[in-house]
Amino acid sequence: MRGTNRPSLKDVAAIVGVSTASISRCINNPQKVAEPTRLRIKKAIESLGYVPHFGGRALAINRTNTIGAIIPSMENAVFASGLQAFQEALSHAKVTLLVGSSNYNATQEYDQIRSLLSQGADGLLLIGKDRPKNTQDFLERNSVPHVLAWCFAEHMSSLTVGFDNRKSGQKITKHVIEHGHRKLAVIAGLREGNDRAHERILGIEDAVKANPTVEIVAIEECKYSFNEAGAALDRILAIEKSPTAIICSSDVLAVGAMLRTKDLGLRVPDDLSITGFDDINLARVVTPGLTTVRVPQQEMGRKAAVILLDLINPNRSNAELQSIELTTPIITRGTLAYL
Amino acid sequence: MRGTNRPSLKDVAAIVGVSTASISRCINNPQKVAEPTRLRIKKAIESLGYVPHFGGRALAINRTNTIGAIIPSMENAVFASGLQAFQEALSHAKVTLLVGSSNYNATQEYDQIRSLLSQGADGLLLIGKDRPKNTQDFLERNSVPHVLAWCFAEHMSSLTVGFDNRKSGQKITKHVIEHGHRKLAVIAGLREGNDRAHERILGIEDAVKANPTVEIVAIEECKYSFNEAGAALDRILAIEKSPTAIICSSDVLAVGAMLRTKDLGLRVPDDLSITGFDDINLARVVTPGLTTVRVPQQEMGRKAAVILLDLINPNRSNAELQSIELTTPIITRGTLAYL
DNA sequence: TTCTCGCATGCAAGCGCTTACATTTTTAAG
DNA sequence: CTTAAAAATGTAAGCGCTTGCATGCGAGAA
Repeated sequence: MRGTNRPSLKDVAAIVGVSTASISRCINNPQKVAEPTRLRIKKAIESLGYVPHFGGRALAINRTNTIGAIIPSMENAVFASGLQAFQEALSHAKVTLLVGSSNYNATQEYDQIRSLLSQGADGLLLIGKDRPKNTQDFLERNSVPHVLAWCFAEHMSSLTVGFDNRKSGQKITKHVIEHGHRKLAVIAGLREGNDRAHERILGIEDAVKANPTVEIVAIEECKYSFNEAGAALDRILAIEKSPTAIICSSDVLAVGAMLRTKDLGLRVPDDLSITGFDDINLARVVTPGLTTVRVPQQEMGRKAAVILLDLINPNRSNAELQSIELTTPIITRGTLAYL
Repeated sequence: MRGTNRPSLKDVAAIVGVSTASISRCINNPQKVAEPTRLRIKKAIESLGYVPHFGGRALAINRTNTIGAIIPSMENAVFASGLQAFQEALSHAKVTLLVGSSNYNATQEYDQIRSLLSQGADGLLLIGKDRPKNTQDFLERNSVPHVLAWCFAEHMSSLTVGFDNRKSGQKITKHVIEHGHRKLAVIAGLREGNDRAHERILGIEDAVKANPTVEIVAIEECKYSFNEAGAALDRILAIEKSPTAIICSSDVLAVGAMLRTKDLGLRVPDDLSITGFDDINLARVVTPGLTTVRVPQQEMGRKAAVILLDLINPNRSNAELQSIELTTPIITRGTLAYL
């Protein structure tokens, strides 16, 4: 909206022959304006193609009706679909989504937080719960309304909508162990600054420790790409004690590993079992289908939106908002063999 | 940024003991402020945790440094990755991305356009080139800076960054025909309000018409989901003249069809050839690998950002900006058989 | 020493909108 | 008819920031 001379309230007022206040009221509280005037105003607005100036309004009401989301990357379908659900929910409430991406990097996330906030975001959706002190401080000090998705924690200063990554990691591992596997390997995302990856591994270790006959023969971290995962698989296969199952902390990683096994002439799950995490489309499409953990992507997006909208609602009920814990069912397909 | 009492320029000025003008200058034109003052100001800003108020600034400079993108859906990886690239490019230029999604629906797109613009977007990224007259009019009348991606056209009032969907459709079809196929079927996205789907089919028809021995035995439209594509495949197989190849206007559709063939016990490509369009991760992962058309998703995102940034640059060179045509190579994998 | 010029800073006028309060008009009760 | 209350509209003061112009200062030139 940047024609050289966009119409302003004044212009509309001049045409209709009323004060700017009436126009404003007509836009924000139509019932406060008499029917006939309202009609004339509507017509004038229409004919001028008037659109309220965002800055002016934001300045006056100190609110932008805008919410920011900072996700690691839209490249990964799991976040893209969560974001899509989030956006749709916001859209119904007439609030607009600002997007930033952190590339799994805490500094970038901090920058994006500052940036989105300085763009006027009324609230923020963030992924995961661990962040550096300065980021944390910044959020608190400015009392930024925000919710954390993809994780769950009670008794935290922030609200969360998601699941317990550690428990989920433990659950899938237990599942693998129940299939008779004793030597496990792990391919995970880089743990640094990524609590989800970190906690999932912790969960895996929990399950292993609970069972003395089971051991983890290798943990390989790598970026979220097929090729990196393939390389991680190579490293794992290079060690003496071959695992019978590889637990991956993400479907992308799992599928990358599967692709590599194919190149190597290994059969999944006969020669090697592989499990994923996320349950994105890829998991369903690869052959055999990937046994994985379903992450409630869309549900998180939708629920996070609800909470956030409530949080920034100026006349919000004092109703105590609660963190929400969602479940992560195991989806059984074909990559996990009984030993 | 909505602490009950966020600091304003005035507060900073009070602490430093200079006028608000100097603070403003220090933020926007540091070289216009003497070194020592600048340092003191920086310190004060830091200690207060001051962040410029978005509305105030937007009102004063009549610009938001915000660009909107309206894509059909982030659910489809092809758009998600284009959007990711777009966002990154914008981020480098310190501009923020507003996101809306249209769900392949012209009315929703129009609403989102209005919405993003009223949120102050300085410019817009839109997908595809055909839209209803009212949308078109709206864009022109308000002279909204915008670029259209995922399509290409010269001599249009809008700039485009993308490829010629029709030519690409023709190209893959020619490729299929060269493999000896004579009876083709098509699974496409809903054409209504979707010029990409529409033009791809036109291209397919072009290629077929150029070769009298070839015919299209069926064209099925459906939504972009595996199941819908599977159902479309069923409909195609139900007719008498069985096609030997199915050309799909998107990878999602192609993979959905492949999944269904598997259920049906049909072998791809031995019993049936299938081609896709987009070249998203799915195409590489499915077995056999999907022969498809590569769409330069990220390149479009990046280049669209460059153009758009130029377009909204207040002191922009008069350099005539040009639409950009990108190529769409055919990626040969395993779903297209020689007959 | 005086005069200029340039640099650093301050002053103050908006930018377009909302809203508390004041004023006018309408409505309805007596 | 009056008159009070309610409804409709107007007035004007900001919201926080930017920026053209004015001012004050010190340095170098004459």
